[in-house]
Amino acid sequence: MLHIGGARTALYNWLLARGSGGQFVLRIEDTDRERSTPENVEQILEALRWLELDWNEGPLSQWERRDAHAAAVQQLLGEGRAYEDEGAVRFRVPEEGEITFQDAVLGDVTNPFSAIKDFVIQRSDGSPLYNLAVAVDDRDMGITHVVRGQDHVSNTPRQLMLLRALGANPPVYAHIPLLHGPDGKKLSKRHGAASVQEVRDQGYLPEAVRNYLALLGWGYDESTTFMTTGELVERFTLERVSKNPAVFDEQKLRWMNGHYMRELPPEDLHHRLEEFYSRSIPVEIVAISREKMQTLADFWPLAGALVDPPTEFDDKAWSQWGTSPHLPAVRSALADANGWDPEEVEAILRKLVDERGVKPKEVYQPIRVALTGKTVSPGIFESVAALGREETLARLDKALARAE
RNA sequence: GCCGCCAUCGUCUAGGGGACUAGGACGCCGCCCUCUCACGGCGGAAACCGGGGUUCGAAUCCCCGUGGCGGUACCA
Repeated sequence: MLHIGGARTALYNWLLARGSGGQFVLRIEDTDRERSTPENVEQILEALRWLELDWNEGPLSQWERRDAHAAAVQQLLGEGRAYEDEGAVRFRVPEEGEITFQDAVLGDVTNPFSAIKDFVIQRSDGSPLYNLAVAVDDRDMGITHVVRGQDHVSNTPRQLMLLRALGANPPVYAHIPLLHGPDGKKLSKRHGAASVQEVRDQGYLPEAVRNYLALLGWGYDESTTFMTTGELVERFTLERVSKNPAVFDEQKLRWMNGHYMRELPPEDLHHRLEEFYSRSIPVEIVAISREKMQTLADFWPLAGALVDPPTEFDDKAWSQWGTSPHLPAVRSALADANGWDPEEVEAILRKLVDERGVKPKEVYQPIRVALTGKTVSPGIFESVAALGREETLARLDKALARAE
């Protein structure tokens, strides 16, 4: 599971690394012993792959670099920078003074030493703690930039002290704002789309998610909203990252996703829908649904009845339109059609509307209900054309029979 | 409690002393388009947390307050 906030952090890291032309070396900060099992890391990498963020997998810090961490602790112990305390090892923090670091988004952050206790860097069982592990890893892996959530700001002085004690050049730190739920509190599962996996299953496009995530806590100028990944890479800078926490707004993501769906070449959209539903879908039906969807998951409720015949009729829809007196005339007019394309169908139906002197809706809605069982579908001319003459007439007959 | 960070429409944000009667976007409301649902077009309501300073002039700088968040672990 890759939390949406984590995905945004990963995206910022990625944009920065790409934008630097390979000069920056970054690391996904996730040394959680529970989550950092190989399986869980694979899940995270899979989520990143879906977002199309290629990532060079490195070693799993606390699982695979124990020797390096232990050696660093020994070094600090030997130099008197750390001491043993009931089996655990603590780093010695000065009594007086303060420590300042420059943050690429927050500016200077200063902490008095008096607020930092001597902290444990190695447990009594010999395992390293987070602050020690990342400091050693940053040094050994030549990390140049650490971009992470603001929940890490107060860890930074500790890591900085460690880094200095270990004789390493500290990286550039950038703490990006946290994501909050709609209630203003920390984002949690109950707030809806919380993980990349869920967002994917809800039918969002990776390019839309990327674009949206980039804009949560960062903006390019006063009006640009849609940006390709290339533009994002080119334009992204830490200086423009906001200091304020953001709220994940699914409605805006939906809107943005709809835009990306409509931008997609029809064949591409068709392919993604078939992939999403794991089944084949007629390309014509996808084509006529394009303007009406915001997510891939919107397709079936909208046009599924055109793909597979409806098994039942919506009660309200049927009672309002199902027994329309115009239906028999529609049936025979269509049966006499010379051709079968949207234009031809439209001509026939418009003529019928004209002859009967009724509102277009009086004729079109009954057809829609007869064909799909519902009052919502793609355009009626396009739907009829896509269904084909035989299927259309068969469905009309079925509805006609039912009406008796 | 202590330490730190933050504070512009409901939401994401633009703004870095005069261009601000505060701009854009989502959402919302109205109108247009219209065969449903949408798309699209046009218009509208909607914000600088409060109080002191500094300055000819503050959303922008400083201080205080308030509020939110984070940390204060042999969690990450």
